[in-house]
Parts: sequence; C-alpha cells; structure tokens
Amino acid sequence: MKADGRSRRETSRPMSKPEPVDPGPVEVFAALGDPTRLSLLTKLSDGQTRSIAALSADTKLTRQAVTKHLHVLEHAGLVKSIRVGRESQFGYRPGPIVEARSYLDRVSAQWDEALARLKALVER
Amino acid sequence: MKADGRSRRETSRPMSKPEPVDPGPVEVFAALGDPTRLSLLTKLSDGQTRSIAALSADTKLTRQAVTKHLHVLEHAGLVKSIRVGRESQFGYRPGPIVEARSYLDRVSAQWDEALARLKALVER
DNA sequence: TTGACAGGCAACCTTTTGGTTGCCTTTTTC
DNA sequence: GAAAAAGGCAACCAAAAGGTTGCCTGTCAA
Repeated sequence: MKADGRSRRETSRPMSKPEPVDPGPVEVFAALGDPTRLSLLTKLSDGQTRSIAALSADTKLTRQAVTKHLHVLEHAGLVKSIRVGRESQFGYRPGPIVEARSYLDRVSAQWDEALARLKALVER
Repeated sequence: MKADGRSRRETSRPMSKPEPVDPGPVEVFAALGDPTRLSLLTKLSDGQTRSIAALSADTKLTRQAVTKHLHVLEHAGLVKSIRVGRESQFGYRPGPIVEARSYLDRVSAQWDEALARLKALVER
C-alpha cells in the first residue's frame, strides 16, 4: 500500500514546493541497474544539460527508447527535465546518488563491525 | 572497453579457484534493485551465515523464490554459498559493494568538479 | 531404516521491461 | 506559411523477471 510519504511531517513548513522527494534506495538501484541508463547518468553527471536528441545521438537505440530510460531515471529522482522551447533539457540531480552511497556505506559499516567483533572474539 | 580486471596478476598462483570475479557495477546495481534481494543482503551483511530455509523464514515468499534471489545475488558476487551437510550456507561478500560505492563516488566527484568549475567561472 | 528436513530442478504462468513503429503536436527556421 | 526539428503518445511485441507448484535427491536423526 506504499505509505503516502508526505502525509505527516512538514507540518510547520509553509506547504512550499512539492519537491519530488526521491524514492527509496531500491528504486534508485533499479534505475542504475541498466547499462543504457547508467551511461546516460554518468554522461549527465558532468553537469551539462542535454536534450533527448543529443542523448540519443550516441546510442544505437531509438529516441523513444532513450526517452523511456530518461523517464525511469527521472522517476528515481536521478535526473530532472525542463522543457525549453521545443526541446526538453535533462540534467543531473545529485540527491539520490548521495543517498544510495550512504546506504552502501551503512551496509559496509555493518559488515566491518561484524568483522571487528569477530576478530576481537578470536584474539581474546 | 572495461579492462578485464583479472588478466594479469595471479600468474604465480597454481590455477586454483576460478574466483567468481565480481561483475561490473551494472549487474551489481541491478541485483540491489529489488526489495527482497536488498533486504536479504542487508540481513547477511551482519556477518552471520544463513541457510536458505532460515532466510525464507521471514519473507512471505516461497523457498524457491528466495533461492532464485540468492542466486542472483551470488551471480553478482554479493554473496557466496557453501554446502554444509544438507544445507547451503549463504554469506556476505563485501567486494562488489565496495566497488559499487566507489563507482558512485566517481559519479559524485565528477558532479562536484563540474559544480566547482561553474562556480569559479561565475565568481570570476 | 524410515521419516522428516533442506534443497535442487524443471515446467509453467503472469507481469514488467526494453524496445520498436507510426502518427500527431509544437517550435523553429527559411 | 511550409518544411524540418524535437518530442509526446499509444499500440504493439518479445524477452526477461518474479513467482508458483510438483517432484526428486541427499542427509540427518529417531
């Protein structure tokens, strides 16, 4: 049932921006788990904003295929798009990557602790 | 082009274990991009090794479903299994997570550099 | 030695995913 | 104002993913 995620909390804030609120790590990892999308993202992470046509240029895929991938990335909050004139410019959004990284950090940390405990136990 | 990553090195070792050689970040991210698998992995990252039955216990899924997920994780190098007696024990393998993290680090780094350059340019 | 427990294997099913083609709308540009 | 460039939308398709059931093989314990 997915738990609204915007119901409680933020009671004080003046109801300002909707702010896509990047989804959990699972969706982010899923979005990264495709070669096309990963390369699109790393390309965009250079800070430059690009049109769909530009991004489709160097893949063998159709423009529509690329479009779909971009939407997946956008849904995961990894990328944002704004329509400017006749083209929509896609740009990198750092948030989810940072979160994903810290998620992995926590996993690693748990592992390291476990190792440390084991070591301590053995050396005792 | 990806650079084998296991070609040189180990020339001296007597052709011992194939050593799964964890696959690229894409496969790792794909493996993490599923709620069941992510929770299996975080569970295992406490360093304890668990049987399939034990891991299936607290999910609503079938044992076989869990088995499949474990194999996906194993293929991605995130987990290893050894058969002990009548049960196979699954354990965490830290390598790929570390790699994945450093991949995200590089993406973040590229983004940060881009930002810095932009800032420098503007403030000039 | 006979259950019961743990797991492998395979067939099968449904939904999702990744991709395509075709066509229509909106901006540019000449 | 008409052609071209950029995209959106929708239908459609094949393959992969996620899951289930059924059955067979080892292994442990009584």
